[in-house]
Amino acid sequence: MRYSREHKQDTHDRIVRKASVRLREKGAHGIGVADLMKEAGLTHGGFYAHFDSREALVIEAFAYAMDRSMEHWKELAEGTAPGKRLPLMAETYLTALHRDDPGHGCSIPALGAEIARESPKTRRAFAAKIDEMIDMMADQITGVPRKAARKQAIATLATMAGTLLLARIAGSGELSDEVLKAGRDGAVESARKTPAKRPRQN
Amino acid sequence: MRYSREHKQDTHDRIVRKASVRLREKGAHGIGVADLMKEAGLTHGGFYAHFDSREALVIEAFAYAMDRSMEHWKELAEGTAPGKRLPLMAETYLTALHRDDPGHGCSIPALGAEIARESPKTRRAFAAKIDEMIDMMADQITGVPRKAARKQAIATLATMAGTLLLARIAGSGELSDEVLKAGRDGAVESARKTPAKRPRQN
DNA sequence: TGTACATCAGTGAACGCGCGTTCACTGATGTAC
DNA sequence: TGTACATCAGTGAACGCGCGTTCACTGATGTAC
Repeated sequence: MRYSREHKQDTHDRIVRKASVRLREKGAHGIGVADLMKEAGLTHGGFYAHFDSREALVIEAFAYAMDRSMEHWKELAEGTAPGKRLPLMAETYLTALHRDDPGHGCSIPALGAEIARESPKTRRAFAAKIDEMIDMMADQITGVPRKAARKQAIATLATMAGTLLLARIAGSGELSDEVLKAGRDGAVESARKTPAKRPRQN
Repeated sequence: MRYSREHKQDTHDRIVRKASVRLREKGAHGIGVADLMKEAGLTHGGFYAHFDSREALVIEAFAYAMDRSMEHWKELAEGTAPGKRLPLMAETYLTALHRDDPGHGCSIPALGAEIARESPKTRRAFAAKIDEMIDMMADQITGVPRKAARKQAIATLATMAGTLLLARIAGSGELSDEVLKAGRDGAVESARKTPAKRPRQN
């Protein structure tokens, strides 16, 4: 072999890592194969030694980003009392920093809509990671049946992703800050909700 | 003039109407000028008699879609008691029908992420419509200071848009239905929330 | 240990294609007389 | 009322460009002897 045993894997990983940032920044169709390879310090011709197609990289890069997010959140949860984990997640998620740096942030508001329109294979890969993320969040909710924990996790995640999406559309001015703040309070509230508290009628 | 006085405006409107559907279905970059013109029964060459650029059509089509949504919601609100307006909006928004027909649905989950990455001009046009929509929703909340009404409107809208986004990523199976249901309950709850109810600490 | 060979990650030119945009032209209709 | 002309919405070929993908080639390094 031309290069040492792990060289190819290293290169592969570097492409995925760099691509995961740029794709979140520019969208699933917002940057080409040549530019993604340049990010990794390579030329475009070598791309197909690592991936079957551009779409295959998008799937890998997206999965990588979701795994990093979940890892990050698990660490955050470990150092926090069970009842405060979900609210803390919502608070650290809904910051101006996260809003203004999509490249290192959550893939759901950045790539969700585009991926939902991709091939079934791509969409399903995304869906599986969403399911994992819901599970991971539900794991942080104690003393509730699984079904109810997932329900609360979903509602909180939806508010988080929706708020970030709205805040990014709004830019980074007054309106955006208003959105971010309102969404954060809403998400924290949803995250704090004691389960089985609400009767169906009021 | 070759055609009757209102002919050009009619054609222009038809292009915008058809484009607003296809763009929501396929994404802001998912369909070309030639196909959009074909939708309106025309050939691509005539496009620039109506629009300065493709981007100009995207802006118009998006604004049109948002206006139709707001019109629809205002009508819905008129026939409903003030306290039930926002919850009803959330319920009619978060249906399998809406999830499975993005072409005739809300532009925020369908186009938001892409538009947030467009030129400042396009993003600002989108942001202005979001602001209008927040105002429209806040108008339905009575007996609360304006600021608080907008806050509740934003939190509810974020949950609505975020849920639809997640549900579309999830497809249309079991996971998607679970997401839709959890998000709907969360959004309705957020919409029902009596203002100034939550202390900052609990 | 040293040498010849095989491997294959990476290069860069080239491909086919679709896209946004331009432009010379057409021909139905409104308008001037 | 009838006729000649001007207008301009719409047509379709052509443009330049960027993209995903292919492919013949390179050359550094691992391996066989």
